[in-house]
Amino acid sequence: MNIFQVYQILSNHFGKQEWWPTTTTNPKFEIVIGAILTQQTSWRNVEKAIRNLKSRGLLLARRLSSIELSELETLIKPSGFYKVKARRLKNFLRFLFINYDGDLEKLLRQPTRRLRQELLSINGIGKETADSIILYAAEKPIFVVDAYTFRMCERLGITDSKNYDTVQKLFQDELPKDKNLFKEFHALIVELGKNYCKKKPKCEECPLNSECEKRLGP
DNA sequence: ACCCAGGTGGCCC
DNA sequence: GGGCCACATGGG
Repeated sequence: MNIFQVYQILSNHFGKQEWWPTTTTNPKFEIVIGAILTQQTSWRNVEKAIRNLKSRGLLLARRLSSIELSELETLIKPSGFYKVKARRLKNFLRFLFINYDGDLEKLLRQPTRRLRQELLSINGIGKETADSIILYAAEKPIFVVDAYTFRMCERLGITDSKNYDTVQKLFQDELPKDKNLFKEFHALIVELGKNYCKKKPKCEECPLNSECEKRLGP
């Protein structure tokens, strides 16, 4: 099964996704915050947390870094894991102010290699979160791998590997290095995962059904 | 009463 | 490198 064909099928089925969804005039910062808050959490819950921050004008690095950890915990509570995530947000902000004078654009302008390395040095930002920030906020072509990507690859018979770098390289080697393609494809895989390629799969209605090697579910 | 969600780090081997 | 665990709210 050719990877680009998978993209075409998903794209035809689900249409344009227009990720990353943002609601404010400060989308890059909102993407970073959302990327951390959405770790292992439904976007619906993240939206509530972001609304809480937005309503207090806290979707700005300077403002968010100035509030107490305990207050931040309360505001992001709906997104779950709120104590660890509050620390993770603070870790990011501390890094941003110490190294880039609080200037997110400046951080995002760094070369991809360095940007990724620096993001990964922050406790609470792993590979998927770092790559989401690089792709959707810095808008540089890097492929984001998530749990749905592993599952889809396994079921399509593309690879059984659960190694992030291995799967990321596979996609980047097979696809044109196009940030807009990478943005859409990742969003489409999430949509596929939420609707069909779930833990309890709904293969009967899945757009990839005829291409799938492991049709497990109804 | 379960199961799941746009992961990560710590600890262990 | 991989396996297991804690972290937590809210929806199906």
